[in-house]
Amino acid sequence: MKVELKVKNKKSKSKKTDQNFFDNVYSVVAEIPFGKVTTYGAIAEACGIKSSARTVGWAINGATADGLPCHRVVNRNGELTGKMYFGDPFLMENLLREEGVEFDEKGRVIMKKYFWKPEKKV
DNA sequence: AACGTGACTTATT
DNA sequence: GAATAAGCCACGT
Repeated sequence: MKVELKVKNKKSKSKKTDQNFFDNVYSVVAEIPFGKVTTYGAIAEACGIKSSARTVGWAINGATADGLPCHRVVNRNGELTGKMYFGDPFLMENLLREEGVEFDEKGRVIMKKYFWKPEKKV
């Protein structure tokens, strides 16, 4: 059995872009619990596009001003790769610290302790 | 339509 | 563990 499942959901005449994709990302990010973090890959997987963590980051970038807790999204190493997109390079780290998230000596989030895996939406 | 870019990830050296 | 390469999807030019 093969899973070429590439469902594009053409139901809605999304002529410009797959709004569906953005919607999924937003939903997942919005559900990250207080004091927890997740990764781009995990979000991508929850949205059904496991192989496109990059696109997730790009999608979130457009949502920084959308009230999303995007500071809780880090890369697989727990590094705050997108901190420079918050305006202040320290804002992301500060927000996480205020939520109780701890960092190691290298400035990375202690993933084994604060990683939260989103539930699959697809 | 083609090419380059990117808040990523995995495998290889 | 650092540096490279390749794969990945969507967007802008």
